[in-house]
Amino acid sequence: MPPRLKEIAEVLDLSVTTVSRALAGYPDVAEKTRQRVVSKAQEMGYVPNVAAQHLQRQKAYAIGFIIPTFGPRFSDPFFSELMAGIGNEAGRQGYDLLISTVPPGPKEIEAYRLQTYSHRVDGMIVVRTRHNDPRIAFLVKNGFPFVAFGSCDEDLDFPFVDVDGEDGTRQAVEHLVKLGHRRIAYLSGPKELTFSTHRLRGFLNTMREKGMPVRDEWVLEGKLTESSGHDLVGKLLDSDPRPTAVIAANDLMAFGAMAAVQEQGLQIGGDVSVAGFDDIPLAAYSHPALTTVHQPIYQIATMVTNMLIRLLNGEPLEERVRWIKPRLVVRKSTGRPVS
Amino acid sequence: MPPRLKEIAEVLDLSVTTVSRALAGYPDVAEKTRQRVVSKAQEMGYVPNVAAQHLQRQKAYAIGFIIPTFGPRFSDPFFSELMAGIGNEAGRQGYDLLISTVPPGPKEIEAYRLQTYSHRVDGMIVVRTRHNDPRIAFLVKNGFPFVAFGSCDEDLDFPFVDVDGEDGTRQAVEHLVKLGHRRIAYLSGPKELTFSTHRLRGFLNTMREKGMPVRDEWVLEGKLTESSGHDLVGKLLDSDPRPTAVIAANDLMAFGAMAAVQEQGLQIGGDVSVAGFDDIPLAAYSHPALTTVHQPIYQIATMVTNMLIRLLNGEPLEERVRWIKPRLVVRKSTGRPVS
DNA sequence: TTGAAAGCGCTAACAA
DNA sequence: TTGTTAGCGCTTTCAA
Repeated sequence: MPPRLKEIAEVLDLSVTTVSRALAGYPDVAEKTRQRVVSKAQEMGYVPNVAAQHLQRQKAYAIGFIIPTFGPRFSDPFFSELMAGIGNEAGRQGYDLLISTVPPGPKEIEAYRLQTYSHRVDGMIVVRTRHNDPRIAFLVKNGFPFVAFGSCDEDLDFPFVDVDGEDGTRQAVEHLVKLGHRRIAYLSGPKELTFSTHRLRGFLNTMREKGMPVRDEWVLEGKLTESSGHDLVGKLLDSDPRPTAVIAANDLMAFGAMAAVQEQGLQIGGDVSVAGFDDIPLAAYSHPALTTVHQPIYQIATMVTNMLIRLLNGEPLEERVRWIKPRLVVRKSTGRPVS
Repeated sequence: MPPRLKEIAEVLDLSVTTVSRALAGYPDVAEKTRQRVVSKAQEMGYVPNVAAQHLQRQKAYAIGFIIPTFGPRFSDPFFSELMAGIGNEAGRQGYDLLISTVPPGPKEIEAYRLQTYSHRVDGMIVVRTRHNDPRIAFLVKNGFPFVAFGSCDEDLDFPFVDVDGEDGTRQAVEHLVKLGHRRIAYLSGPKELTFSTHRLRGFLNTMREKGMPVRDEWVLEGKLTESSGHDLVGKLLDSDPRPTAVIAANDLMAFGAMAAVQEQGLQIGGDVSVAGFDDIPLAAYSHPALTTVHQPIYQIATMVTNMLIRLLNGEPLEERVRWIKPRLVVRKSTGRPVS
């Protein structure tokens, strides 16, 4: 297999120290020696043993990302895009990405403890922040470097990037109200997620400001999956009068909602308008194409990763907290109410 | 931060060796000592430094997974499910999962070389195998442990799990033929992917056997994305007579195809039937719900990971090669041809 | 400009 | 049953 420093040193009749320093580009190595070393290392296909480097430097050059999965049939385009962003940016900057999949619950903090205490990773990325988030409490308490995608309503000081979900949902409500809707239902995500609260607040506040009635039975809590959107809306349609529009807290639930509406032979955008949140690529290709609030997931992932790496490199953060303004993308799933 | 072995040893007035052995459960430690050590370690929150373990044991307890991404807007439910399966199974067995995202091309092998030669991971998982796959050639040549999701037509001996794509596509064709379709188009994936060839072969062979005409202009190569399915089918619909059915090599392209059909005011399942391959969760919630060939991605991911870990543990593999039979799931996107 | 030596935290052969 | 010692492969003082 690949050579170790020792072998390169032997071949060149140098000490391991010199080879190491030459490769690291230290200035106290004769230029000629440096060249000999570098080219020989290249020739022999040298790749450093990271475990040894890691042990010596006390730094793993790796970041951890624990995905809060739920069922086994976990399939959310949101996460694949997030991961691509994190992975690409981390890789570009020479960091590895360590992924674990652990459902929220008691084993979650244990996973964080293992990743951090074992020195497996130098920093972590936390997504889908929750109220009184135990992960954030843990990391803050231990002074472990991390950056979150998602804010926290509690008074904790930590770096994060978040999308203004209240504003995004406000745009959706205003759009529907302008189209003439008055009976608007809302499909929230799990209440414990911070973004669910924000988006819900955007809905409630805007409805109130516009003088729209909010019926409690029309504000439902789902699981952010297609099936939960589907089932919730299936029931919703039985009410009389039924809502003329449904806003879902994410696109997956919006798709489920559309399916439920269509199953009843109703027209999306006519009988019932549907709007989502995320703007995953599929939103442009559903039938009808989904009106939804766009958030730049890939860029956010890149940004979060970048902030974390700056932190790890001991560089200062220009902004510890960044709020992204989302924007509504109007497509075909919303229109004037028929009735 | 967390204690090291040395500190535990000092506190208990034992040697580091004894503490290490007690924690590892070696039998040559007095039961009483073992208990003292274990409970003190627990109490002090001991977590081993993996870099040190790794260096000593010459084993990383990590597996590598390099995702062949394409654009930045990478968002494929197929991969998130795959990753969940790999991640969960690896985690269950005490292995870390190291993810990189590298597009196919010259930098890809370099990424493999770094992961393997640096001893970052003990084994790798390869997905979306290609013809003359350089990744497989590299790993085989170096004798590096890996398991692939996807076979290889070349004569290379390596462990893999694959889905019988020829059979899956055959089922789709037979289903359409039975419904009365004769003018069937096919949207292939990139030709360099092994599974594309298999699925295409299933299409061509079955069409021939059934005595169906195959028009070359109706066999198109796409990129496995919604947009490519959309654009390809957009053009296809101009031909006269136009196809009454389209089979896509994956669900994402099938969604794009449906969107293109619907944009022209045509009826899916009536004017044009559409079938996919994968059966991602969204397939059940598209409008209309997508007829598609189901492959158990999560289980396959689990299986592949399991095989790899057996390999890494030096255990024998019952079967080095496993072929999974897919099955067609008939939903609403296919029906009798109208014209 | 180079090399010898120590040490990162752990495991394992060997001795006591 | 426990401790001493060496060493995994690398980086980094310190001395030459």
